[in-house]
Amino acid sequence: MSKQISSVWAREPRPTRTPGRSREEIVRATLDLLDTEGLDGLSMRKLGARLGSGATTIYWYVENKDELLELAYDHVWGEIALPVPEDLGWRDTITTFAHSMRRVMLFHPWIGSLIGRMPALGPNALSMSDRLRRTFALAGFEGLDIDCANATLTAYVFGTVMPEIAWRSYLSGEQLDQESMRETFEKVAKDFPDLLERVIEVNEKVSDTDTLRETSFAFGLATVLDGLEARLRS
Amino acid sequence: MSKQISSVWAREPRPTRTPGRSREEIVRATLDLLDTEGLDGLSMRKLGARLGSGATTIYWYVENKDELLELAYDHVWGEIALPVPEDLGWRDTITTFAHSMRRVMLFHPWIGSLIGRMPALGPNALSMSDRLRRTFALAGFEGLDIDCANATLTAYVFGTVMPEIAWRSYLSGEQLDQESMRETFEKVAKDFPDLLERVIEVNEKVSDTDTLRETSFAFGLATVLDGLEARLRS
DNA sequence: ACGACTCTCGCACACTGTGCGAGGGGATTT
DNA sequence: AAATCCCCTCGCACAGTGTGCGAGAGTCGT
Repeated sequence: MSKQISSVWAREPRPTRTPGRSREEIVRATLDLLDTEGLDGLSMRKLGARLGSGATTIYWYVENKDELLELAYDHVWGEIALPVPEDLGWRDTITTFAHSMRRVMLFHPWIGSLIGRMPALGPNALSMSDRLRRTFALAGFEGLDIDCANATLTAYVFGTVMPEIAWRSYLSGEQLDQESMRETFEKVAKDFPDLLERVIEVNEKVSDTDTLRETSFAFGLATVLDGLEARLRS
Repeated sequence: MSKQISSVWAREPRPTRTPGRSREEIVRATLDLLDTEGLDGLSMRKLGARLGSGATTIYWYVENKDELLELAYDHVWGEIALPVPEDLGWRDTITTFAHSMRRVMLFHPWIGSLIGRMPALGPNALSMSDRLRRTFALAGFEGLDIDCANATLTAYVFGTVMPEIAWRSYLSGEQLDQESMRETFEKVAKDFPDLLERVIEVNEKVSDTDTLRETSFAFGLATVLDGLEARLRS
C-alpha cells in the first residue's frame, strides 16, 4: 500500500560504486540524440549504439524510457537564465527570464511534446519555480497570489512557444518557398477571407518571420506583466 | 519543386462515391479511442478492430496516422463554445470562451501531446481564430495588435491547461492518497523548503484541488485581460 | 459481358520498448 | 589462493507498432 508517484525524482538513484557508465553520460547522449533527431528519433537501441553499448544496458541506470525523458526534460530547465531579482528589479528579471526560457525551449523543440505529458518535478524545474516565487514575492505579491502570478507567467511562455515549435518543425520538414506556402494557405483558409487576407498581408510585408514572432512574444509578455502590475496595486 | 505542406487540410479529400466507410465515421472512432485509452492507446489495428475492418483499410481514407490525428485534433476545437461578441461584450465573450476551451481540453487530455507537435490548420481551428479576431477587433484593437491579443490569450489558456493535463494524468495513473503524495513531495523538494512548505500548506488547507485550479485559472485570465484592456487605452 | 474504378485486407518488413537470464569482471571474504 | 558475491553488460525473444504492396471483391458505366 501507499504507492509512490512513479518518477525518477521519487526514487533513490543507483548507488553507483565505480561503474563504466553513469547517468550523466547517458543523459548527455540522450540530449544529443533528442536535439539532432527529435523525440521520434530517440530509441533505446540508437542511444545504446551512441554510447557504444547494448540497448538494454541503459536499463541498469534508468527504470524505463520515460524516466530517461524526465531526466532530459529537467536538464533543459537548468539551461534557463534567471537573474537575481534583487539586482535588476522584478520586471526586468522576469522579462529576461521569459526570453531566455523561450530561447532554450526553441533550441530543444522536443520539449514541446513533453510539457503536456509529464509534470516538472526535477531539481532544476523546482529551483526555477523557487526563484520565480522569490522574484514575485519581492515584487510585492503575497500568499497564493505568488503562485498565481508564477503560474500565469509560465503559462504565457509555454503557450506561446509551443505552437511556435509546432510551426517551426512543420515548416522545416520540407523546405517551402513563399509561393507554395501561399498556395497552401489559400486552399486551407478559403472560407475565412479576413484571416487569409491578414496572413498574406503579413507574409508579404514582414520578411523576417523570426523578429515578428519575437515582437509578438514581447507584446504579450508586456501585456501579462502590465496585468500583474495592475493586480499588484489593488 | 514547389512542395506542399503535408497536411490533410492541404489535400483534397477522397471523392467518396458511396463507400462503406467514411472519414467522419473513422474520426468518430478515433476520438472514442483517444478519449478512452489516450494517445498511446490509439493504434491502427485497434482502430480497425473497433470499426470492424482491417487496420490498413483506414489508409484508404487517410494518408497516415498523423493525418488522422490532425482530423481528431481539429474536431476538438470545434467543441469550444465561442459566443457572439456583439451580444456579450468582448470581455465576457473572451472569458466564457477561455473557460470553455479549458474544459474541452481537459476532457480530451491527449490534445496536450499534439499542441507542440502540429499546427492547427483545420477549419474549426481557423474558425475559432477568425471569431476571436472579430472579438478583439470589436474590442478596439487594430492591425497587428488584434493578432497579438489573440496569440496572448490562447497562449495563456494553452500554457495553463497543458501542465494541468500533465498533472492530472500523472496523479490518476496510480490512485494516490494524501499521505503518499506528501511523502513524495518531501523527497523531491527537500532542497527547496519554501516551495515545500507552500505545497504542503496548500494541500492541507485546500481540500478541493479542482476548484483551486479553477480559481487560479480565473486569476490569470483576469490578469491577462486587465493587461489587454490597459493596452487598449493607450 | 467486359473493363474500369472503388474499396478491403492479409502479409511482410523494419522497428519499437523492455523482461529475462546467462555471463564477465572486480572486490571482498574465507 | 580460492571461493563467493555483487555490479554491470548484453543477446535473445516477445508483443506490439506504422505502413507499402499487391491480390482480390464488389459495383458501376458501357
